Amino acid sequence: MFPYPSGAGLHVGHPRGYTATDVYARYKRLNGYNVLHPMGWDAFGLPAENFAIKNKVHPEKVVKENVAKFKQQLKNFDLQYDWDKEINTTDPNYYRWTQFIFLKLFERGLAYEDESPINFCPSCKTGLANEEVVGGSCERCGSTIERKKIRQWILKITEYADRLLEDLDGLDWPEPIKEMQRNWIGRSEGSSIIFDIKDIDKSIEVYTTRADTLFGCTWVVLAPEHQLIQNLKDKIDNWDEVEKYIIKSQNKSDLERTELQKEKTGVEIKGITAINPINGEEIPIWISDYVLAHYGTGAVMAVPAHDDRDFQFAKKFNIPIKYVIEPKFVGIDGDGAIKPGLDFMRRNAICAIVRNPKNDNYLCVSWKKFKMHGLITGGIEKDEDPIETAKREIREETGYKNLKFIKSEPLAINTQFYHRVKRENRWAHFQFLHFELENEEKDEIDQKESQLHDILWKSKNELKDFFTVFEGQYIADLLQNGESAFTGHGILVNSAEFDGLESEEAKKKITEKLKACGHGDFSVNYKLRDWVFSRQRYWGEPIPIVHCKKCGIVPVPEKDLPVILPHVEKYEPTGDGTSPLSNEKDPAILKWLNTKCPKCGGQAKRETNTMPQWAGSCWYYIAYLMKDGSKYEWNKEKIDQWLPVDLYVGGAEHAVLHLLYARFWHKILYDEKLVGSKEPFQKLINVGTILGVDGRKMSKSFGNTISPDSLLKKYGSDALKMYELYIGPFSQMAKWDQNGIVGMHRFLQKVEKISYNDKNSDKNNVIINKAIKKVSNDIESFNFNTAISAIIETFNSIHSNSWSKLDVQSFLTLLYPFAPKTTTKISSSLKINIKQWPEINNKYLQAENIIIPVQINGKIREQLVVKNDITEKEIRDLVDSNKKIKQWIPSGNIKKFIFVKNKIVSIVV
RNA sequence: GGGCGAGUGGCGGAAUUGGUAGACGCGCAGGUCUCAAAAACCUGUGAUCGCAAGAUCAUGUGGGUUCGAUUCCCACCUUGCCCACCA
Repeated sequence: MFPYPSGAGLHVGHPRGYTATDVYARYKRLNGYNVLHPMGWDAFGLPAENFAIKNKVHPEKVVKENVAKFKQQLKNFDLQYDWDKEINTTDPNYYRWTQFIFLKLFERGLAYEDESPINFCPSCKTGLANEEVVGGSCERCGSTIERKKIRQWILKITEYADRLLEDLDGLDWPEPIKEMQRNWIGRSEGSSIIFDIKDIDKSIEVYTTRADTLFGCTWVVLAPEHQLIQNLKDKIDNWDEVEKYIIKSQNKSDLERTELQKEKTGVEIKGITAINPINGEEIPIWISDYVLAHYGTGAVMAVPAHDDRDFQFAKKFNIPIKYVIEPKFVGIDGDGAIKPGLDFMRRNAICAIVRNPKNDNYLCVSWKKFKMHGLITGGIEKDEDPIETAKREIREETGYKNLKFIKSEPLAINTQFYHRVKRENRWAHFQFLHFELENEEKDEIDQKESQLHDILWKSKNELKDFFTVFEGQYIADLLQNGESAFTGHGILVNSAEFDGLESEEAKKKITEKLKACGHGDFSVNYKLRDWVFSRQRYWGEPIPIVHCKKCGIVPVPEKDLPVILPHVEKYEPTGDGTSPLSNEKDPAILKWLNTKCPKCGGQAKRETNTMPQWAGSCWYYIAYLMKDGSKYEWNKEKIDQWLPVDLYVGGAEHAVLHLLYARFWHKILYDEKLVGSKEPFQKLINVGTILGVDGRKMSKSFGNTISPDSLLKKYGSDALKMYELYIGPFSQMAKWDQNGIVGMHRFLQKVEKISYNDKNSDKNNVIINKAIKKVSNDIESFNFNTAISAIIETFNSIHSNSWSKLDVQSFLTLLYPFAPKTTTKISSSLKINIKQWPEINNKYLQAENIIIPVQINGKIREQLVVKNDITEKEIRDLVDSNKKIKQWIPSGNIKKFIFVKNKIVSIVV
């Protein structure tokens, strides 16, 4: 990922990723590949502009200086870049094509103007995309985001949601990044349900993923922004109250609306009621700002028993709670009968909980026919002793007989439950009897008769549903006295003909029924929102659009590109939602602003908003392939020859910003047949951030940045680069520790003194060939830290002996990608060529003699030096005659003799 | 609250599909060189006991599976990252 050239210059965290791709590129080149390893500058956007405003230097100049500084620093690292392909997003020759791609989006109807409330940063004075808002604050400056209605250009990224989601599967990316994109796109499958409004020819459409809970819906909530409220203004009895609430919530920032998570607010709309389409029940309509206008339909059905937010709302406003889902509680009673749900429980029921103290697991039985498992339950007659009954039933079902009674827990005395078959509320007297298994001795049981096929031990966690009932008591109790709703899936109750169905099935059946009567359908929703693409700032690509009084919005013809950003003296943001480029008092702007309509030739004005920082980086990987001298040319054949990018290295923080945007643009280019690939970056590897010595992210504001300049001077680029990679696993964060570089420096100094005199030795050949294999594999898999330690290890073991010329050549080649400067210097003085990556000679990969450890009862007692591929018989003889081993086998009796070829001998006595 | 990951010496971290835990580097200790120091080089370095050979204990805690577990299973503790009223 190309850098944003900031004024502070590089700190030691930056070169880690650059070094990694440099090592990889050099390695691949030595292996005969044609590698493009380019570098460029992402230079439009807020940081440069804010710096410019603060220091009163034009951003153009700022960028020029910063780029020069960055470039010099990178050159000091001796990175092998293809500098002739260097790009800069602020170069008009470059952004001509950024604008060109925007026109393609516009032609396809994927870019549109809109004026709706968007995220606005009061400090940066510009609108922002959803992706740029982190926890209600501006990603750049941390200011609290406001909602503001501004004229905006929007890109329809949602139209590509499904493709962006599906194509993730084929990418060789870190799974967490893919998962983050999936979550961000946030596809959810559910149902839309239409609630008619009583006596009025209007309806409310809600979106839900839990159609199975529809019978538990006791009111409907609209977002304050919902259109229907305005439309039904004169039917609403308490309009004043409603209007007041709408205004109040409009003034709340997103942060305020989300921060007050616990206290729900809302107003009941009096005068109108909704009708639940599944049962015709009349229910009230509320407005509340916990419902988001921009997700789903801006309205939800409230099911307090099975949704935490609705539950809190109901508690606050005393709305009745009706439960329709019960945990899937399967009990197996003494008759061998299995019944889902809670309704099987009798007036006097017992549930036996048998704990195995050895492993803290609980006894269950499974029922083959229904693929269910459960604790043992049963009914008791009036004069029966519950403990004895339970013991008897456990024994009959499982055979276990040695049970210690621990306690009886009448947790659910007179708990109400709904009897599904009889359709009535009932009271049951439950007793949970806790036993512990004293020993695992068993009686034989008749499998056929009991009809059980398996006895299981499950952990408490696996039996969560059961323990919900035991510990939180009944669901009815849970809802009445508890803190939260039951949001899990389960079995339907109180739901007419759908009673007894499982949640998933019920969702389907209920939606199908609604569909049949025109009150609902299956529906898909996304969290992803369209991309707010315009910025009310100066330092960005002008959007190539002209506003004509006669023709309206007219795109600038391709031949007139680029629309060059005018050089102006005053570029401070206005803060009122307009761009600094609309300031007609500046003659330079005025000259640029007024133009002719490309369509009718009449007077027209240019679009004054600019593109966001992400625009230039959305296609820059293509620009490297287009660059020829100072020009760019779209040569599809050449582009397709190289794309997709084989290896892309950068930080994980771009997971939902750059990496999503670039994929979106690439797909448009694919649809335009401008590129032949569906995805821009085939393989992605994340570079772990280098933290400051204080453990925080290196940043100018923390004052913990460390400049590489003095380290380069003291230790040289090779030592510093090697240390950057040696500090830890490449994708893992690492704390900077200055002292570590010394080790690399010492090593390289030792290498510099290398000399050869001897002939080849087999011993060295074995060492070298092992190293070639290890280092090759490690570079391919980006395990640079272990590659370097293998190189050091190789050096140490040969250096204590003697080097041959071939040894030195192979060794220097292995080291070359990491330390090009040092190895080049040595190789030229020793007259050795580093031209090609050494080939592995398999002959040397297997040593003649190997060391086999001998374990006795799991402990290593002896090590035998034996020839490779020794047979079990041969080694058995060696073991039998070994005195030391004999000492550990006083009885002379070997119970078990295990031999894993070329690995280990394990003896049990 | 949801999703994903991580816990190994004084420190950063190594350990193919379960098979000699602690590679490699830093640091530390002792030594060489030096009038001295720095740098450099050599040796040692998980803990406990022992003169030693060696033994015992050790990969967050507690269990389990196995001849054998850092690795697999279960529970718990600690910690990191991402998302978060998405219905």
